[in-house]
Amino acid sequence: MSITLPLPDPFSFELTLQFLQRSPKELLHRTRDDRVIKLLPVGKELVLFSVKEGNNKLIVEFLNGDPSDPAKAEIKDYVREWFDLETDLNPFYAMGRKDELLKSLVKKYSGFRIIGQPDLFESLVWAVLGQQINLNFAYTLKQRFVELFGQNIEIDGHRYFAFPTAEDVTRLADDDLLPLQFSRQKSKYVRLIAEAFVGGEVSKVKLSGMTLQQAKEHLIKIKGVGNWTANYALMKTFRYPDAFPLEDVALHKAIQIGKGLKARPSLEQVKRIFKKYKGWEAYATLYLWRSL
DNA sequence: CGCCAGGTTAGAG
DNA sequence: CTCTAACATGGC
Repeated sequence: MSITLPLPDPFSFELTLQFLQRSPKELLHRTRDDRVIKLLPVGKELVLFSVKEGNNKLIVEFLNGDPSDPAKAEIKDYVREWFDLETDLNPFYAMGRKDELLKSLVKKYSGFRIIGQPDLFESLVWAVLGQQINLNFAYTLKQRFVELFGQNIEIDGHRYFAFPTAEDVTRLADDDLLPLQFSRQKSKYVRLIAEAFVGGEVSKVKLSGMTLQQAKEHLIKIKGVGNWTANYALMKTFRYPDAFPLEDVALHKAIQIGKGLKARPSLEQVKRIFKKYKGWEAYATLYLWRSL
């Protein structure tokens, strides 16, 4: 009833759990003691599993019965992607130790990996929810959205939620979303993304294998997905090492504080700084975000 | 009250 | 091509 995954070095499960706990409004997983619990639809199965660390491995335990072998394999892949177990961080640290802005961060957050969003639809919708509003309010919107439209099961007095499917979201209208305090814009964008998935214009399979530039151009065809959103999703779902949201306000703030600038850096300044991080832009962004 | 939040679009110049 | 208003609401 459990499977294990070998851990790369360095890997910090503690920093991972901290990150997963950053909002009490998060319904897509629950952290308890030293583990994280998540519900994931796999084919027709709804699998509830927990992940903890032990013996230099990640231990995945199944909590609602024994899933089929294909489902188990898929969960294993999901966890590997979720916690970015394949990346060798050592070159990033070697580079970061020599960089004024990153020096203290790579030391402080050693073993912290990009917590991915293996589900592309979830990643895009989440990015749209986060557009132009504070993160806390974005979590409120997501909480309401998942609570109302996501599949869920109750086990031992706890309810676990999965992210709503694209198909379900295409059936929604302004009347469903505006009461959750979505703006008309967000309501429309979320539905357009869902339609792009259901219509087959966009899918994870379709984008995998594309170059970063190709994938970005493909995503930006969806109305509501701009440069920032596309880069965010490509970073969190596909882990292009050089995908990062150049225009991101939080990133600018982190650079301003880190470098002690009087004002936010210009886009040109950010570009110049990130030139030094070539091949590790996504990780540099993650660590700068974390510094806030 | 004013200003800013992990932006994007449409429209004007 | 670049610049701007509109979008809507929470938090300080």
